[in-house]
Amino acid sequence: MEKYITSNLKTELGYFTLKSIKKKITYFYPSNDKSEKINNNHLHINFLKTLNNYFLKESSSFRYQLKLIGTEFQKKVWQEISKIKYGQTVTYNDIAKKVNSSPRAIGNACSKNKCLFLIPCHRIICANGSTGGYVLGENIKEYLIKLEKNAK
DNA sequence: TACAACTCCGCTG
DNA sequence: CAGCGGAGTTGTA
Repeated sequence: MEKYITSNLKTELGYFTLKSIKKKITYFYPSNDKSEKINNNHLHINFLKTLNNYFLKESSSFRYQLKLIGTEFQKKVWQEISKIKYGQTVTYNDIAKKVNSSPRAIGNACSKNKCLFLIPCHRIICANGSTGGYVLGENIKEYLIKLEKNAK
């Protein structure tokens, strides 16, 4: 049985659980646990540092190996999303065209993304310019987009 | 089958 | 032309 390493991190946006297995991050999602528990693990410590830098606009991307858990379709979509550069936004429709699917299905796959920030699904917006939905709420999504746009 | 983090199209004013 | 409503679409539980 493979062993997962878990931490509970305090961030700008609340507490998040980080899970990794064999140096690969597999999960990063909001947590109900309001206590900070950082696993004494190089990857986790490093990740937290990168995360803080991200909010301070001093880091533009997360370069970590991910272990994606999901259907083939979801992985395909997530990989496509990962290509979106820092500060860029793309529409659901754009992604849909790339994987020969429909925007509705893309939104579906995005909402199941459990690696927030690592897979930048906050950079995907509606074709009409509105933000669309987000796990943490539209306001957070907008916040992130602005954060990236204002960074230099 | 019903639902979802979408989009397009046609209708009203 | 803006705003609104509804149908079409594709993948999942």
